[in-house]
Amino acid sequence: MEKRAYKDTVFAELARISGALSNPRRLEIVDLLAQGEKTVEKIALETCMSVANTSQHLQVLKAGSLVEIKKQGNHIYYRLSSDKVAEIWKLMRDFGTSRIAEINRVVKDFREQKQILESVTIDELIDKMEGGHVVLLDVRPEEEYLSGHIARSISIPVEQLLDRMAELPPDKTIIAYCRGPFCVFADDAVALLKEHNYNAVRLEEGFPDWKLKGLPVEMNA
Amino acid sequence: MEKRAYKDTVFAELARISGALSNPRRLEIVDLLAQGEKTVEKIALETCMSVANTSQHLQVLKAGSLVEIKKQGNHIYYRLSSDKVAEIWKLMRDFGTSRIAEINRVVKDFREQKQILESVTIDELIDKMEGGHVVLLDVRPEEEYLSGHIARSISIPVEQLLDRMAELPPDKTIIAYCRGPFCVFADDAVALLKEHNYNAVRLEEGFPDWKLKGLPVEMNA
DNA sequence: AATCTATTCAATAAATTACTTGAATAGATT
DNA sequence: AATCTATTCAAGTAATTTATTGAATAGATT
Repeated sequence: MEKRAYKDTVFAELARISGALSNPRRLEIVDLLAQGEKTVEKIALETCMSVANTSQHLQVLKAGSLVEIKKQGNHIYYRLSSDKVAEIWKLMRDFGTSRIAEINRVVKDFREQKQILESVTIDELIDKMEGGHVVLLDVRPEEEYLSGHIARSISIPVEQLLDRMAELPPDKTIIAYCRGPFCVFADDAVALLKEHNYNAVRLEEGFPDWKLKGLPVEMNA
Repeated sequence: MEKRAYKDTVFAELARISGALSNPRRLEIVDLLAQGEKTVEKIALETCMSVANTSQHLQVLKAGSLVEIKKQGNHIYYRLSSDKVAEIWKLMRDFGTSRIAEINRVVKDFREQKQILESVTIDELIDKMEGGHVVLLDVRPEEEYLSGHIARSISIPVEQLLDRMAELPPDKTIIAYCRGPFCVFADDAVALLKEHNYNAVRLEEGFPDWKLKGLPVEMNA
């Protein structure tokens, strides 16, 4: 094989990976699967896509080796094929957040409309946790908490928060976290908590970011 | 703005980044620009593309904020907009190398045909360098060496190597490096050196990988 | 001012991609 | 064995992407 054909082959293969990530819907799927494995139907539901369309996108991700499957009972569970995928996604996400002004603008506007004016980063949080005056609240759906969560966090999915708010200590700062910077669960939770006079702040990043940093987590399987 | 529209906007913006990387030719351009800035014509030449086509690909990369330009004299120089881009590319490249068997197969076949049966990684090299019995040889084009190279490496572009081989000490191991794992300059150099009874090995990674690791480099502007 | 040069733009054709709809399949469950 | 269910496949359409060619532009250089 000569040089040009060699390079063409190698770069074409690599483009299968980036090609798999080149679509907004598939990025959203990757972001979602970073929380843990999910069935096709669940993914379709979360991303507001038809099941057939979701399935096709998943095939593309699988062809690019970004996801793999596990058959269980009547379902097929899709999951990221390695932490490297979450890492690539995070790097791209952070690059976009720092370089594409439009992304920051949209995020800022969206949060302002919910009166969410501040957030705390993981690095800032670690300092605050020393004092012991914060509670880490996981507001993702329960199955995601069960699949893996920040060590010593407690789980109240955002849609149950109103009913279960009494479980939270009123004298501590509540740090609500969810899937990541573009997930709105924590925004909604913080807005609700504030309405009820809690001192609440959202964590800027999500569980996958915490895990990628090698910080303490509790995982199930 | 409601939740779905918000997510659609954010992920669409982010897909501009991965979309820019989703094409084999553009990946090759990124790999090339990781060596340093280059004019459109140079990029076209190196990637065997027409200038017009190269220009269009560069527009896509620019729209995704992956590259930026500098006008100088009659030329426009393109460069990566940040080290983050090289980092994303490296992560994707490593993921592909570890996950896509076809890539490894093609690389292995190509090198075998040149009798290149071994290579040394950066981590392995660092151990070897302790003894002082190795020479680091940069076989990329001179302008890339000038733009930035591994500290204490010497420059002999591969196409001059036959003429200038006397500059190399015959009693030391020559570690030849180039642009990265898919670059063939180091393979060609090692093959040539071995023919002339040098003890030569290629570095698996390239200059950008060395630089990303924070290892000592000498940069020009 | 005229010319030259590097780069971009515009128009086109061919190929690929995304989504929809409805049917097919393969594995459980009854 | 028949049925049910989750997922994939297939066909079709509209939209997007890629590469080619040749013209346009903007900035140097003469």
